[in-house]
Amino acid sequence: MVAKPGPKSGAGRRRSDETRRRIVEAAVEVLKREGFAGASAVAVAAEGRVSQGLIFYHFGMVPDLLLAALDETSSRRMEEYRAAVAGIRDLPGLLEVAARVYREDLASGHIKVLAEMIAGASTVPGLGPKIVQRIEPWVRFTEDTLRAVVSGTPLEPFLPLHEAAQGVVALYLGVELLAHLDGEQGTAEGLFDAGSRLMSLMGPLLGVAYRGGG
Amino acid sequence: MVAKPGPKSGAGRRRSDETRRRIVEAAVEVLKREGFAGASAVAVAAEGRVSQGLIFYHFGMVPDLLLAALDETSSRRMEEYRAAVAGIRDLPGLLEVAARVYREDLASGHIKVLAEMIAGASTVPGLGPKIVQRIEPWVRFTEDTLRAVVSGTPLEPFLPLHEAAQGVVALYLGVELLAHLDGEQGTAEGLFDAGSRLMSLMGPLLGVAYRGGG
DNA sequence: GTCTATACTTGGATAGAC
DNA sequence: GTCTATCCAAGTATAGAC
Repeated sequence: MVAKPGPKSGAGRRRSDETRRRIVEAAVEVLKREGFAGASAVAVAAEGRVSQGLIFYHFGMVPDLLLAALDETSSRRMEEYRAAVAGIRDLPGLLEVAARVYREDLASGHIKVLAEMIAGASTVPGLGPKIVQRIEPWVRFTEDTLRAVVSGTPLEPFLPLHEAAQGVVALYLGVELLAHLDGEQGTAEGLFDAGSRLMSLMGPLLGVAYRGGG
Repeated sequence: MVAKPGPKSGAGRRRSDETRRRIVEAAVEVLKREGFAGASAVAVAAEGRVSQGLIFYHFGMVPDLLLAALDETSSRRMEEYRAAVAGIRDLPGLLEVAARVYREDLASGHIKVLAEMIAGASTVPGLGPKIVQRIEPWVRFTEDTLRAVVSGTPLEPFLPLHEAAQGVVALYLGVELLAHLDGEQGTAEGLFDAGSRLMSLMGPLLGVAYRGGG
């Protein structure tokens, strides 16, 4: 927010905020559709039907706009995720929810935006750490969710939660990346299927660890 | 090879091949150092100390050069991987080797090249499927390796090998992507550590499944 | 705050000399 | 086969009018 220009109050402020919002929204759309490299000031301005100069007036430079776009989808998806896992207490249930939310992500394009930003980070000096900052909440969220799920099971004392969470996030990103390569989403579906089957097999092996595992 | 120009024999052919090799080598270097977006014809030509026009003479367009570069690292790394897992027959051993080879990958930059190409695929129409083609051998390799490791264990009839292999490859890519974001490689190390610990825990749980698990 | 116009830069790709 | 010179397109960023 440091460099954000604009009047501090009045009708101009409202107008400015609305424009800003439109630009961010347009940036999200373009990021999903055309990827990082396609998200130029020109393209975003066209998508949002605003003049190209406004982008630099409001955001200074394109990468900062794209970060704002990432923040926007991120916070929207985080809410969905929190709601989705709220009632979950066992691992098979979590996997089921994960598969469902993953499908929504594919549709909403949020992971695509994140993956594109990560990809683009290698081209813009200094962007990497800013992306890391924005991934950390997801690792924490995953860690909390895993903690809730394994607490009370024999697994609890042994599972390194933080590392497991990092692994899950990395896997999610990797799957998304691969899934978008040839446009088919069959790969991800297959992975979730396989995961579910493994879960129902390992539940018993772990000594009826999962409360919902029947 | 269809569009490859050049004389079919003689001294000119040798000269041409050498130039071609230099360009590919330079492309690999630039891909590792600057990423996909930084791998322009200009940058590669400078790195290889050849004229920029030669790149188009030999490869037609930049993406085709970059694919050749990917093929080059890929085949080099595949040999290393095959040698590394040749003697492995149990899961903990495999994980140990995986950690070691991953470190070499980080140093050699091969996964970085792959990750960059995947990232870049979203910007170049039609590139995606060509990358998929080049990932398939890695999934097959992983699948074969996993098969060798679980055969004879109680896990064998239940583990969906193909999906597991896809998951491993996706995880590898995701970890690489995240690791390169802020330059630290501590994350990956932590993951391998955690994996090893989990393995030594689960070996007994699975009924002394692993021959080397003591 | 927003728009139009424009300066400047980079990179893909080709032409023609050697 | 290789080099130099050049054209053209796309994109960032700024200036100045409204």
